[in-house]
Parts: sequence; C-alpha cells; structure tokens
Amino acid sequence: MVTLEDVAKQAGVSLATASRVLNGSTRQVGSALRARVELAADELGYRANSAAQTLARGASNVIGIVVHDLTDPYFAALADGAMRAASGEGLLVMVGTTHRDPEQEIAYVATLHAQRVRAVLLAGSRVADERITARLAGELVKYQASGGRVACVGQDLLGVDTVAPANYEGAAALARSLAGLGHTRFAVLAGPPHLMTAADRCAGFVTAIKELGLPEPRVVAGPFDRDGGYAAARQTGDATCVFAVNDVMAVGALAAYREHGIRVPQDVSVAGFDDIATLRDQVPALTTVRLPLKDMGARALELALSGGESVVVEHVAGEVVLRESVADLR
Amino acid sequence: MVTLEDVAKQAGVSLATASRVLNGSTRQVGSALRARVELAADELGYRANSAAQTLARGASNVIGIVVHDLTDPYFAALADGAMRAASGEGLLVMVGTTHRDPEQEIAYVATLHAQRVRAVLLAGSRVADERITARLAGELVKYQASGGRVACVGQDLLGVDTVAPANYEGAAALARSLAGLGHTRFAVLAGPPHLMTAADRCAGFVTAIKELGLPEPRVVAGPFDRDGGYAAARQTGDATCVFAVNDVMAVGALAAYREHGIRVPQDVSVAGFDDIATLRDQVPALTTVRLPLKDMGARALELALSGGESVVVEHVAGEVVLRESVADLR
DNA sequence: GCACACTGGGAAACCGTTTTCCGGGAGGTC
DNA sequence: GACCTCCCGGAAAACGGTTTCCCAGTGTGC
Repeated sequence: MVTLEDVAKQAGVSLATASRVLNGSTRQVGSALRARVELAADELGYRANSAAQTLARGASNVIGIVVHDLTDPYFAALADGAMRAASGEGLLVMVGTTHRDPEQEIAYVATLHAQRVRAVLLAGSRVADERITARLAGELVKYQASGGRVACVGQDLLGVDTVAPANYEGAAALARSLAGLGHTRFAVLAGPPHLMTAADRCAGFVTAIKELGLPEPRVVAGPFDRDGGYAAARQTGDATCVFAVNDVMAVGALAAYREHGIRVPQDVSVAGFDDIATLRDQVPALTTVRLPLKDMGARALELALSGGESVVVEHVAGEVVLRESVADLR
Repeated sequence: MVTLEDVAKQAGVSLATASRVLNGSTRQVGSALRARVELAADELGYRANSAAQTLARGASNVIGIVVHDLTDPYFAALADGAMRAASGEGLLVMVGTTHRDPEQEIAYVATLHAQRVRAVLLAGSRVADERITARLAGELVKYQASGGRVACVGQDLLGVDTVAPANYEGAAALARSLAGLGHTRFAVLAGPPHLMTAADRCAGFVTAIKELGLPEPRVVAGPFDRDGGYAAARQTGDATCVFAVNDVMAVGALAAYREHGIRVPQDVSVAGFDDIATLRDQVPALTTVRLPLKDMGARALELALSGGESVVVEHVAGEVVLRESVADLR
C-alpha cells in the first residue's frame, strides 16, 4: 500500500510538501516541486488514505442516510434526492436499511456516530413508542454533542431539523376532494396503527370525513406494504371509496379487487398517497396525494448541513391528484 | 468529543486496557477493571472513532456499492440484496450512484479506494467502450493491489469476480417461448446499443428468432428507461409481439399502446426482462424473464469477500415467466 | 522451596495524514 | 548595504486508536 511518505521519498521532498501538493491546502508549493510530487504520485498510483485524513482533519466527508427499505420506492426516491444533493457537495453517502426495526435505527445512528459522519439523515416514519423515540433521541443528542448534524424526514418528534410531509392535511384534502365527487361511504386501509405516517394519514382522512357530516369510515389496519393493501382490501364492506394510506398498499388493493372481479372505479374507487413514480402506469391510474420525495430528501440534507442554532421544521404540502381510479358520482 | 483517553483517565486505567475492554481484543481484562472501564465509557457516552480504528487496524468494516440509479427498481433490488448480506457480516455500506455516467463510476472506485473500503461491488451494465472499460479496470487493479476486493454484477469484462446474468440466453429462451405461442412478427425495443446488458438481450432475442427461421425482428433503439420504452413503442410496425429489453421499458410500451387504443395482448403482445417486483400488479401482467436480483446482489458480496486466487464468474439463469401481456395465437 | 509458565496491566511505537511552527533565501525599500 | 517582508520548504507534533513489548505478580509442578 503506497503512502504519502513513499511519494515524498520518491519525489525527494518532505511529507509536508507532498501533502500540500496532493490534498488541497492553502499553502502554495513551487511549480518545480509540485510537478515532481505529482509525477511521483501518479507513478506510484498513490491514493490518499481517507481514514487518516478524517483523523487528522477531524472531519469526514461522509454523510449517513438511514431508511427502512431501499426497495420501497418511497425511500428510494428520498434517498436518491439526498444522494444527489450530497454528491453536489462532494460528500459520500453511507446508507443503512433498518427494515422497520427501530432497534436497528438506533444502532445505525451509533455506528454512524462512530464513523464521525458529518451528518445523519433519518428518513422514515417514527413509531408511536415513547421509549424507542426517547432512546433514539438520546443517541442523536450524543451524536450532536460531538459535532454531528442531524435531519429527519417525517414526524417532528426528535427535536432535530425536520422535513415534515403534511400527512394529516394531505389526507384531509384528499377526503374533501373525494367527497366532492359524491362519495359518501368510505373505508381506510390504515396500515399499522403504531406507524405515525400511517396513523396521521388515517386520522386526517377520517376527521375530514366526519367534519363533512358523512358516516365515519371503516378503518382496516394491516401491514404498510403491497400485501397489506391486498389483504385489507377484502374487508372494506360496502364502501364506494377506499383510501389506502400509501400508493403501494393501494396497488395491492387494486390487485385484490381485480382478482375478485370488482371493477375499479365502477364498483369501488381507490386512492393512495405519495404518488410513486414507478406506479404511474398503473391501470386504472391511481388517485393519490403527491409528495415531492426527491426534493424532500435533498432539502433534508441541506437542512442538516446548514443547521443553525434553532431547530427548523419545514412542512411540505401534498397535492391531491385525481385520476381514473376514482369515480365521479355526481 | 470524548476519546478513549478520557475514558481511560476516568476509569483510572491505561489506554491499552481501555482499548482492550471496549473494542474486541484477544487479551483478557480483569473483571474489576473491565467494569470500571465500561462504566466510564457509558457515563461519558464514549463512541470509538472508526477512522482511528481503521487507520490503526489497517482495515475498515465498510464496503462500497456502485449502482446507476437507486430509483430504478432493478438496482434497488440488487443493492438491497447486497446490503442485507453485508449487514449479516457486520459491514457498513457506502452507496454511490452514477446515473449511468462511466466517468462517475471510475471516480467512485477511486474514492472508495481512498476510503480503504474492504470491498467494492460494481452493479450495472458495462458500456461498449474499450477505453472506458480499460480505465475502470486499471482503477480496479490499483485498488486490488492495495488489498481491496472487487465483484461485479453484469458482464464479465473487468477481470474480477462476476455474477453474470444470462442476458443473451434468457432473451433467446424468451424468444423461443414466444415463437412457440405462434408469434412470427417481432420487434425489439432495444435500449441503447452501447449498453451491454441491452445489447446482449437484444442479440440473444434476434439470433434465436432467426435460428427459428422467422423473419428478422425490427430493432428500435432508445433510452433504457420507461420513457424510452414509451417512445420506441410507436415504431414497432406490424409486429404482433414486442420484446422490451427490460421491464421498465415494457411498462412504458404498455402505456403507449393503451393511450393509442391498441389492446394488449389482443392487438399486440409485450414482454419484458427482469421481473421487477414493484411491477407485478401491472395490467396486463407482464411476460418477462425473471432474474433473482436480491440473490445476485448478495452473491456478489459473498464473492467479493471470499475472493480466492482465481477469478470466479458465476452465471445466473433467467426464468421465462409467461403472463397475460402475451397472446397465445395457437 | 524453587524454577517456570501464565496472567493481566502499562509504556510506547505505530497507522497515514494535516498543520503548526521555524528557518532560510529572495526581493523590495530606504 | 541593511533591514524587513514574503514565500516556500521541512521537522515534528498532533489526531485517536491498536498492538507489541516488557514486567510484576500469582499459581503450579516437582
């Protein structure tokens, strides 16, 4: 393994000079020496040891992103947005996937802390468990105490800079739009009650429906994924319109109805949430609430890096997008 | 920032002892001292500095994965498989996305080399450009010379351990299946000619069709993504069966036909390649060639880590999956 | 009772950089 | 010509750990 010392020796200069030439320094180096060093580095195939640099500089050029599941397009989009932003800043990205295990999330923060990453992005729903949240927050405090920066996409529960999608308001707006089309009997494929994202969307929807004076929707809990939507779709009773708290679940529901010969939107209308790009060619096209996921990821990174004294919480509105999966009953 | 020295001081022991207690060592430490050290570490919120450890140990516990685009489910699945395997080995993962820029890929390898990551996984199609390939290979050689391990998912062109999907053979098998259903006039949505994955699949398909004595398919080049499939689908002439070289393109083609009132599979049949999980609820269900993407990612990691003297190339077969998007003309 | 492993603790070298500090020489000013 | 700046090169001290020695103390075997 070729070190800076090898390069310096071959070029006949000191370590200091070699370092100044090869890794950006404020100090100038004479052009003759500079050329010698560059030549030597090239000949030897020198590659600076980032671990040593991180140690010496006291700061790394790596950030960490923690998501639930990369194969879920929601998180992939968030991560992609953040990664593009990071790459614009010349930062490398360490990605951790927790597969929805909160313990893993805490462990990852600890590990990223050990790595002295410059910032940590937590993307993914909080769970409604105060002890878990407290432990995660504690871990984050330790990390921040040692100079780390943190941002979160999701619920504002951790006391850090947060990009907070308007889950409640978005679902409520969707509810009003659907009611405006003449629907009166609703059901909600609600996902797991302890997942805050799922719970907020469900609550926003149900509350809005009740405020409109319509009958309270039937709420069906279940997993937050495609199969969860598929299974829950069988328990929607006589609802004319079904709201799945995310697009992936909605697609599962569509599949279930199709298999049972229930036509969408003629027999039942279906709406989702997120507006996942990969699903845009779904048939029928899915009514949903669009979130600018990539922007949110990028914004979270900016927040983390710029982080001032005060904690910033940025709310992101969702946009109701009506498509063919919902019937107009008027 | 609390260091090992702080812990040692607080516990009243030497640096050596503290190190031995907190970070796995072969040496034993008496239980009294051990307890004191652990207590001190806990009180102070000590977190070992991985950069320092990497430097001192000469080996990091990080691996690197380079993919084209995380929001493409193909790469997300590959990355996910590799990440699960990595997490099983207690390794952290740095992910880089190149967005199909070969220069970025080379730059990433250099960066990961600098990071002294334990292994690098290159996931994603090679391009048919010998100079690029040579430069990438050169970068890899440097990295390997300094002890790095490399594996690749895709074409076996880099002289490293490779998990090679049977693109050519899979497409050929698909061609024979489709011909077996009575189709005779084919078109191929071929993607970009310089992308080896696209080119191999196209060649396998076309060759198989010719070998069956059927008319040579019309080949339409274009981008490798959904919009590429959408655009190319308009130029398929009188073909009764269209093969898109990946599922995402096939979905684009389905969308194009739908918009133009062309029924699938009654008017035209469509097949893809990859069997992307997120698209399984597409209507009509997509005929495709299934690749075990997660397994392939995991296997690539294993290959990289286990890497012996000789270069291993593991071929992965694809399985033809006939679904409703293809009509049976018999 | 004595040589002898063996155990567990500490001092210090080392990993590969960055950066501070020091010094020598060139050039400018009066 | 003396003095003062710059400018640039090098020696050496960090950075935060790991690990190799070395050493004192404690059983053990005969």
